[in-house]
Amino acid sequence: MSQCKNHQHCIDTAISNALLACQEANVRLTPLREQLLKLIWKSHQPLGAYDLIEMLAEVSERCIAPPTVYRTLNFLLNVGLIHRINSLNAFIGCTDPSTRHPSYFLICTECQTATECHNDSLRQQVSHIGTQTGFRIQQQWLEVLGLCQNCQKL
Amino acid sequence: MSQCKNHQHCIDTAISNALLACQEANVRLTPLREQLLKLIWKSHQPLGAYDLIEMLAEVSERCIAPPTVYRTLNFLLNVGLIHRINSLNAFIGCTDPSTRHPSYFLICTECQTATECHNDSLRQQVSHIGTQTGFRIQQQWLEVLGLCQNCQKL
DNA sequence: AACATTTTCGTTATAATATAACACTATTGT
DNA sequence: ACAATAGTGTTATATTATAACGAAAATGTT
Repeated sequence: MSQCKNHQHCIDTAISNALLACQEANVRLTPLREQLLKLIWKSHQPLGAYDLIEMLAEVSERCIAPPTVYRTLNFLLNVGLIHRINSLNAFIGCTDPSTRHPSYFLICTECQTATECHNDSLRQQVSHIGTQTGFRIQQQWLEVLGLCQNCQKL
Repeated sequence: MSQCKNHQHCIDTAISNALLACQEANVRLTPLREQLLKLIWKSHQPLGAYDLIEMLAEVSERCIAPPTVYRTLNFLLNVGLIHRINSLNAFIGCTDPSTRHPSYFLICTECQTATECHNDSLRQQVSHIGTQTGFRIQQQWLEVLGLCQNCQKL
């Protein structure tokens, strides 16, 4: 995101949130999981699993194979610490892991910034559709592609 | 879909819509494209590209390689005759190719039925978010996973 | 009709994404 | 100290998708 140049702050907040969430869920934030989450927040953009594998290799000198990374990503997904952006096959940090919520993103095709969208009216609207049609919602993603305000000017 | 057992009707409507749409867009509905669209409507469920390759092989005795199928799928996507369901890496026929619209689906995890959702309030809500945040929307997907009315009873 | 242009399709090879299966290690609970 | 569980490492492979290039078909022009 354009505002937060100092990603260290993002990382710190994310880890602190993660510690809480893991305690809450009674699961462990192991070194590997923490490291992956840090990398995800350091870039602060949607990252593919193989991007993360490369980044892990650079940081930790050890080569971590796909299954390990996917396992860890799935862990972070399950705890709600990250979201998956299906249209990009990519992963990004969740800005509010304290509450379970659907994954709504505005994704800029120019600068790749993905902004999470916490919008209650939208959530209610979708929920309403579920009620109307008798559909029991388990999971949902909204992915909106386009140009962010900044990139429209260029 | 549970209602339409006679998929022949779905197929006929789809092809008739497709002919119109292609005329409108001044592009060609070649035999291959038509055949693929028919297969998509015959199953009437989300299908992976490789499912379609298998189905083509059964129907036409000739083996059609991935690039050809992906090209054809991309053609159908561009004309708006099918949608892509990102969370499933799958493709499904569009129920209303006459107007360009976002791709909203309710997808049953039990029976795999994907119901396209033409909901103006939802569309407006998303559009509103775009306006509010100065985001120029180019494309959007909503994918809602859960249990359809029928499968909840089982 | 003959030709050039464009579009569509075929083909080989390969890239990118993801998982199965099994062994080993670390942690936790008793 | 031991058994049980959770987490990680490793090899191999499955699944999804595209690059690059050439052949064939359709279209437009003289």
